[in-house]
Amino acid sequence: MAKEPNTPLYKVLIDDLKRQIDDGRYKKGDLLPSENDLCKSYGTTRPTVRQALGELTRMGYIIRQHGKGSIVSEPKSGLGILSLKGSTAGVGKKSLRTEMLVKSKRMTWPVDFPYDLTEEQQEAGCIYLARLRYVNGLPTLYEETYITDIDLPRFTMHNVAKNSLFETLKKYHHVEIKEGEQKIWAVMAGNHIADLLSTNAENPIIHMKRSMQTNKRNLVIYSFLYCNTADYFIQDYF
Amino acid sequence: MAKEPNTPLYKVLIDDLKRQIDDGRYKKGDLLPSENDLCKSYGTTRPTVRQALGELTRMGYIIRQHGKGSIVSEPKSGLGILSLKGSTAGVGKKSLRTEMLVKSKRMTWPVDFPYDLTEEQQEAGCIYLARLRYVNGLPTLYEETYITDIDLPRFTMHNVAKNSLFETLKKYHHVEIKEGEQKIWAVMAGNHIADLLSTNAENPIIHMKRSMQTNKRNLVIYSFLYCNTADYFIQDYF
DNA sequence: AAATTAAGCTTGTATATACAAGAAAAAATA
DNA sequence: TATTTTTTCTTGTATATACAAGCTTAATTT
Repeated sequence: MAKEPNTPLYKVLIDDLKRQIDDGRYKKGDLLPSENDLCKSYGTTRPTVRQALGELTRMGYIIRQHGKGSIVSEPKSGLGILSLKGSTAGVGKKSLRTEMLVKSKRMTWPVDFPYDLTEEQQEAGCIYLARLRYVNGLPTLYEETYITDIDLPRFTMHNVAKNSLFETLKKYHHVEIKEGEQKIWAVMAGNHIADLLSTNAENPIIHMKRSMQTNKRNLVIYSFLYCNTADYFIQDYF
Repeated sequence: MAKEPNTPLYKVLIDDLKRQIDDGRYKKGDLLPSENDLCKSYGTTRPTVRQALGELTRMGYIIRQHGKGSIVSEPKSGLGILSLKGSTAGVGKKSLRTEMLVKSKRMTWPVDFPYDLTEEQQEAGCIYLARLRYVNGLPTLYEETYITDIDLPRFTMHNVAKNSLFETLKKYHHVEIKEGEQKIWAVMAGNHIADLLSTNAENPIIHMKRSMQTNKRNLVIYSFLYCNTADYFIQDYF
């Protein structure tokens, strides 16, 4: 597991606790160790521990209760794509298969790109990939992604299909999502999307446009997705 | 403006800065006063100021840049209902009109209510209201809300239509949203919803089910909404 | 035995401080 | 003048500490 050399302690704590929750070491309803206990374990002080617990709260991993402790919350179901950092913790993780329709390739930005691009972004070009996600064998989510081609050597080599895109970016390129914006519509599938998602053109489909800032300037990620919510739904915690 | 007597300083800061941004005192791209300046103005220290700025960042009001400052970010457009705390800052705020279809009334929970209720909630009953929101004259969003009827004396008296529901709850009942969950589908409007939103039954519509925990135990808010995204869309910052 | 009180845990808020690191402006150099 | 270096201002991370307030359990009292 390649790690940035000087990872802040509070981020180490976030990753550690998150992994233990994901792995089932802590289950729903369990109490995490108290803040003071965590201080001792990690040799730090409460403000640092609290910074980590605060972020885990925002991510929906725990709920904190004054006078009681940090309670591990509902394991995420649904597709979970609305929530930050693309933790595809949805539907049990095993029942989710991702197929790469367009392997990541370098190219120039499309002329009709719906977001404003800085000069630096224009010059850098982008990496494009298209994926189709199956939930329990049903093609449910089609996603096109554009990533500014800055500081991403040998990116196309890595297999983004297996791991989450965001995990790949974090692990191998130290790129992390900082903030973003998403727009949502309900649309009719149309012929192309209906074909991809094995449904009919008149079916209602969730359409989203997302842009995400990262810790690297000008490295912005855009994704356009179509989701068939006939059998599943999109879920999100805040 | 009724205020809880001992509002934490960092929340005062949040409200102050938020108001100044909403009022246009700080515009998009402007720099907020530096953390040290804010410390002096409010007679406090950086950790407290940073707690406030951190929450404003999460709310999408500012973007913080290492070495530069806190930049006031894009004013929210779209309907903004996906984001927490129902700040209906969407579409300019003036172009949004809310019509009360069912004035808030006390009742027992529906028998087919889709969420699990605790015994305390069952006993308490609920307050029900239904609203229709117009954006620039077009009926765009239909929302049904159920609130656990605990500690809300004279709630039905207040006019929830004008102010946001969440503002009313905060101002008069000291109820604040802590966390929540939302599920999203694309559905066909159907006759009933199509009638309310002045569209046809075959049109694709966003359907959401949301549950929100508050700072008061057992006081949970549920809302079910239908949104026509033909002319507008739902937006969300993270 | 039952109700009340107190003690001891927890998280919430806050102060005071220190150094690191990014960004921009000012000063020094070529 | 143009470039480089330095300085200064900014936010990021972290330690150490203090008291308030919510929750649970144990001790005390009735």
